[in-house]
Amino acid sequence: METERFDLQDFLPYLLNQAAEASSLEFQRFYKNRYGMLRTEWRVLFHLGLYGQLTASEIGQRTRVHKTKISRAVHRLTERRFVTRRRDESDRRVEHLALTRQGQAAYADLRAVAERYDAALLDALDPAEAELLRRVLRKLTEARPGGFT
Amino acid sequence: METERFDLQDFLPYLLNQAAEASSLEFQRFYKNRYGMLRTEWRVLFHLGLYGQLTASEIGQRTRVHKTKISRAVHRLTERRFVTRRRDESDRRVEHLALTRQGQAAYADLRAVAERYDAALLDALDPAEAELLRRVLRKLTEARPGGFT
DNA sequence: CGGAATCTGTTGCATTTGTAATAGTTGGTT
DNA sequence: AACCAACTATTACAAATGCAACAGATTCCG
Repeated sequence: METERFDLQDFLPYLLNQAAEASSLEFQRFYKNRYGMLRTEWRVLFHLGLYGQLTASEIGQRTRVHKTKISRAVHRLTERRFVTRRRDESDRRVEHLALTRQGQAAYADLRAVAERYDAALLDALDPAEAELLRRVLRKLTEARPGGFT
Repeated sequence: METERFDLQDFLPYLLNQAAEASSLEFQRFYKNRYGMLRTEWRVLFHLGLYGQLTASEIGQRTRVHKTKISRAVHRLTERRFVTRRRDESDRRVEHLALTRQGQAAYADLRAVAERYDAALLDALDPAEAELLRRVLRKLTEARPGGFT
């Protein structure tokens, strides 16, 4: 059926997706089971935990996640008292988001899990590989290949 | 807000997801715009194109995609005459799937795009990096880290 | 044989997502 | 001031997905 040398197993977007899904799956169980969170909610939680007060659109820029997904994630997180919203008085379109005490507790808990999980993943790699991997992944995240048609 | 050294930008599942999404996005436009396909449909098409006749569950195993997603993707692909189904006579639970002439044409077209797209992505990397990246991604796809709790 | 367990694949229903339209706010221009 | 383009965030509706239940076919074993 196949005459030439193309292989799906070498196609970078496919490989990346497979690795991403595999490596997300087990970690997902934690935020899902312990806190009933979805992926975007987990990301919002972590962004607020790491960077402190942010607006929805700032989170959207950093994560490259669509604003409607952010909006719904924030809605659910406030509903469950993980996040508070505070309207900006000088620009009333904007809301500043921050973690509640409960949100900080969930963040601390999940962050500890994330650190252990990351360490477990990296166990399969040697340190030089790991560093190169991170560098290359960042490069690919930035890169917008053009003119290949 | 942050006292320790954890960074989301170093967390492997996050990095992998960002890179995977970024690198899939532009390629997605092709199978979506030209053939109205979804991601799973594209994957099924490529598996059949590359490996010839397969059953739904074989595709599920190779892609690690859930059987209901495969089932619906196959349904749509047959509806649009990209794929044919043939019941196995010795085990009537099984259906053998294969590309129609039209399916093969779509496959050939998209495969050419994939090759060029892959090459464009790899342009950002040097060959040694690329080879290591593929190797590491395969390793991470296999690895099921346990006992990190 | 006969019944239970297992396998392939599909369907129904609730949940999640994508897309486009919308409300409300601000800043710029005349 | 009055308009209008740009911006933040939400909502509505259709589409896609996850999960559990299901139908049909086969195998296992008493």
